[in-house]
Amino acid sequence: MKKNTFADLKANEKKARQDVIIDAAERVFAVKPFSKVSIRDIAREAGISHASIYRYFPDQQSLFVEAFLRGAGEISLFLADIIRDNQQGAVEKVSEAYVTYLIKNDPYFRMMTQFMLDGALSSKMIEKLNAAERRIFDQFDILFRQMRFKEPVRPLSHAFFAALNGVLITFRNYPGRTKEAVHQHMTNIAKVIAKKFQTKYSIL
Amino acid sequence: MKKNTFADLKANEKKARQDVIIDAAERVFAVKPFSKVSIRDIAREAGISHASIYRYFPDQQSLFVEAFLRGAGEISLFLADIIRDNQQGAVEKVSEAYVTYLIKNDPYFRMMTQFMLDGALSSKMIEKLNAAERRIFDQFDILFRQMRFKEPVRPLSHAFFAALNGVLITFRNYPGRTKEAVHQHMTNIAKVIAKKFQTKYSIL
DNA sequence: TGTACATCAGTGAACGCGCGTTCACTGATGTAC
DNA sequence: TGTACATCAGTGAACGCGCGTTCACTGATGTAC
Repeated sequence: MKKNTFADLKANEKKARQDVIIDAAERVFAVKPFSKVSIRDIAREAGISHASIYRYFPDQQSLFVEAFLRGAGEISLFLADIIRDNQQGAVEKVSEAYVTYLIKNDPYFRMMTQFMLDGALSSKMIEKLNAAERRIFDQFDILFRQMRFKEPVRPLSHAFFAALNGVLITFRNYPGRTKEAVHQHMTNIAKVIAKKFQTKYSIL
Repeated sequence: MKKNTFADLKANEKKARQDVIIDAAERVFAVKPFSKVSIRDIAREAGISHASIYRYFPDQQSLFVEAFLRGAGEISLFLADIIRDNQQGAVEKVSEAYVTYLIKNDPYFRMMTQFMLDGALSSKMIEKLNAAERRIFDQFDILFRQMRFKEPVRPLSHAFFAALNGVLITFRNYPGRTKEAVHQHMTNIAKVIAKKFQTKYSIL
């Protein structure tokens, strides 16, 4: 028993140090575009030697994926909160909250997009990322079920999620606008989409 | 006069050689993820020394942007064709065509997304990319005007374009599915979105 | 209590690589007189 | 027609850099007896 407890303690400490590294990674991702972030950057930010990183993560890709997964978990918690508080099923409010959250947490959004585009991910990593994505879909499912749509809810969640991500990607580099103006435009367009998703099918 | 003509000829030849390089770039982009494509790759594919590239493009970024712009032009021509042939304003058909086109021309889609995400583009490049984007919006504007929506048409085009791009990004790495299954899923979700865009606002 | 050993976090240096870009040069073609 | 010169596409070699990863080592801590 004692042996187990000691081993547990050590494992916890290891976990804590992993978290310190991920914290550092997060700060670096906040400041640099994804493709420019290096192991050396993260090590410097964490105050350790870059060789030490390899005590905690087998390679760069694993570290990046772990860092993202932590953020992805936060996204679905955040969505769960909003959707719980919005019993009346206001798609508009959820879409605005989602867009605003991902603008504020831009590093996570950039990471998510990079992983979506990356053709070189191992299937194990892809599966992990997809599990995180499914947790987000689940939240949107709850939202749409609240609205008592007759149509199946999962495709709606897929479409809604994809559409909002599209907004966040498409209007990132709007030339000659302030950050605030871009944010404003994104929420406007997200609102257009939300309104479309608030109506049930009506055969024209 | 003669002098001018000769100069013109030379300019045309230079343009033709630039095009050969862009052709080569296109082939490389078809095979490698964006971030892995190097000047050396493109030169090899074009059958010239990598130093020669710099006779035709001032730097890597300019070459990449030019390569993309050619493809972006093709996209809006393609859209124009479809929308002209679909006088009855079938959003669904246009959305399916768009998605299918970009799956088939995946390199362009990947380039577009990379440019959207890239934080290090010069404002001159961003302006060029945005001009291309506006030409696509213009086509969607025509589509939505055909449908005689009362609401302003440009925000719809923004939202529709963004939503479809979102679909193309979000479901790229669906684990354990064949290319065909992924394509199928994308068109299904695009259809969900199209249906939403086919209905006018209806206050619930 | 003391000693020999095992474990393991942490490290600086090095490896090997590929990259964007520049440079000095070659050789072909056209121009001036 | 011949000669000196200018232009410029094309090139191989080199520069300088940053990267992911590995290696051999140090030193602290815990364990066994």
